[in-house]
Amino acid sequence: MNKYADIIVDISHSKLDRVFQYHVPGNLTNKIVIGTVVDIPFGKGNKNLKGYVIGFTDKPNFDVDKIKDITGVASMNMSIEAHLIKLAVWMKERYACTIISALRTLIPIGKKVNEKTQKEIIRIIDVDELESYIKMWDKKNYKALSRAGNYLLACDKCKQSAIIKKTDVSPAVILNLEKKGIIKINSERIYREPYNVNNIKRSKNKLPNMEQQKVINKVLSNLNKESQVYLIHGITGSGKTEVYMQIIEKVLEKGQQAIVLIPEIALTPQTVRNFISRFGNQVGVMHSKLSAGEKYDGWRRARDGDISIMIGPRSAVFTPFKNLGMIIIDEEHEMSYKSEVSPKYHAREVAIKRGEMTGADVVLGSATPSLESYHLAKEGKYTLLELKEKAASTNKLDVRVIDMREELINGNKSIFSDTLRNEIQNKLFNKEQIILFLNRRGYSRFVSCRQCGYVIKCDSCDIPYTYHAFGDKLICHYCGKTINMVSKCPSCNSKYIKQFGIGTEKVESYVRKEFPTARVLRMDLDTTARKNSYDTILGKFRNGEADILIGTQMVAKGHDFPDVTLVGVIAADLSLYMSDFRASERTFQLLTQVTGRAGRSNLQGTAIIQSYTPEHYSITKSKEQDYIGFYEAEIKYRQVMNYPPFSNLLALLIQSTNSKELIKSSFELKNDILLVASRLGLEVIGPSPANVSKIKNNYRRVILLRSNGYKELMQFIIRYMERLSIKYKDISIQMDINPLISY
DNA sequence: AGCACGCCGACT
DNA sequence: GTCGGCGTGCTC
Repeated sequence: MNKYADIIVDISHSKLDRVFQYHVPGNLTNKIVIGTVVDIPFGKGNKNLKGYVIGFTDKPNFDVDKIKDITGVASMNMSIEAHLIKLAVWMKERYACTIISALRTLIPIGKKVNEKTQKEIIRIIDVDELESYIKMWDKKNYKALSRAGNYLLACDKCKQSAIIKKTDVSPAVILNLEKKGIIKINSERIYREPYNVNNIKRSKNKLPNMEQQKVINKVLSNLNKESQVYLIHGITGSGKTEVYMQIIEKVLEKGQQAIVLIPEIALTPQTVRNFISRFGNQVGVMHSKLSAGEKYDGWRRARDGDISIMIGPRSAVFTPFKNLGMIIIDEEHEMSYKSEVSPKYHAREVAIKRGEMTGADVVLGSATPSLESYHLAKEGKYTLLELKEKAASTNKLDVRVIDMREELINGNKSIFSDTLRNEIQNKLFNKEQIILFLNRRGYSRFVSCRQCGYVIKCDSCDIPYTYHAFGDKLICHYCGKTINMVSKCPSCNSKYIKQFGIGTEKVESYVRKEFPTARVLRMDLDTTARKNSYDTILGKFRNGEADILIGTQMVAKGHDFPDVTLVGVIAADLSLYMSDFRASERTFQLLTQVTGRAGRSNLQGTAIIQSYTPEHYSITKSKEQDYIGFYEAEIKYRQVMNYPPFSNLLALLIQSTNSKELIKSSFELKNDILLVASRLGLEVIGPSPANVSKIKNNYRRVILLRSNGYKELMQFIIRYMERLSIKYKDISIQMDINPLISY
């Protein structure tokens, strides 16, 4: 009997994202299983392509005479577990991507192939020459060539896909241009530096305290049974890493493997070091800076059983272990677990799905769990485990909140409250270290009253208005509603109402002015742009080469600074009043994290939070270090406003270089969506200007779709989005399902 | 995505 | 008639 294979062809295009059937020649029947990557002839020219075997059949549903033979098994033996193929199919349904793009995310070699096919167009003749070409084409009425030529006048370099879409020419035109010697088609590949694992001393298990032991026992009691999801809510310093390691030790003893996800290697070198020192060469490290080849090596070592633990960022969730027993996601609330490129998957969702498929358990850990996870834990979908005690005996952190409105009344117009200024002076005198934190990232500027703290918000969205200097307007970035800027506070009539906007750079200049003898370092996107500058700054600070470290949220992450005894939050309100319904959650997480940096010393640690709205629950609850209290308040808000986890959102980011066209099209698009939205029970919000309404001459607007069910949202995408993006091909439309960032 | 086929306007 | 641009349709 003849055997045929269902194959997904390695071309990322929605038209080709379906099964093609090939004949399995007799000599290959034993070598090909589900998950094998094979070479196949494809198309008229029988082009040699890679294909992924996803199933078999005896009776193909295609004309048998037209079915071709599989050429052979792909040279780099990259077959994957069958369940990973199923995971790719699931990702297609969950994230509305092509199966092949999901498979490419799963298999490192796909990335290489992807880069190769990503063709770059470079104009190789000068402008004058091209202009004379265009003149000739216009005379001959060669419209497509002329359009492409004019596009190339403006930019001498672009992606092939971009020029085809923007100028609406066919690929034949591009080839023609190359034949004429006007352009060169390049495939750009970037190689990165390998990760350097230092010589790390081996360490042994620490004796867990009672609380840790309880958590460990609970997780271990269910090993090898049906997949479970645990949420460990453990305060900073409660020793979550030790718990993870002891769980994994038992998983390995059973002959199974484990995946450990961390937000970003660069931000958590300590965790990586801990794992390597405990498990030595059983650990593989994935890293975004690894080259395609190095990633492939790590991936293959996992598949071949050379390593048993993979530690890495979100993509490590796909590590092809044969007998996966455990997936751990540390700092599960972190945004970096969501991919910002298609497929825009969330590693937590993928991990739980993969657990379901393989029987592996999933452990989520955080001091400040995401609302989504804690909500599911409360509903009993996850098992909630708590670590409330500090593992090491450090002093209790003293958190103080300063009401900056009172400072103003008392005549202090500086960015430092008297309390913070005095504490800085104290610590400088005692030669202890200080971190000053200001989360000035993004462009959001809210308008608030310095007298009473009132923040002007949109009444239908409960989102603070964003100040737009152009026209002196206030615009709601959720629904697009626009009002005039006010000159007096609507609440207390004070004239001290204005937009808020200071950055770390400004803080640095104030610090240098007020504390001229202090040695200051600043760490933010501007000062860490250069390679290694991040490590350099951190190293200097840890070595005591500076007294004060000023920084954005990158100073807040899990660094251990044993000599820091004071953390000052310059303006807690900055992250609180961003145009994002998750602003309160972010603020609470950030404040908890950054104030925690003062709690690593043997000396008494102090954190000072300056705020114009100190009564806000994000701030009061983080002062009390009361996550549950925060959760209770925030979940009520989400329910009342019908935001996630009570609803699902689809963000449509629409972009164009022509702002008038963009506005017109975005309203037309909204009307088109409205025609079908009600049938699926979708609510349409916007269009409104994006948070950053213009990037690199691209104007950006956003339409939000809200649905109670996830299915309806997916149905909308599957049924209508392709048609809509064809109709609106002049503007770019990007989708993000349940986005974590606000566009 | 990428290839070939074939239509159709332009030009020898 | 022929040349060549350019849209269209198909890929197991």
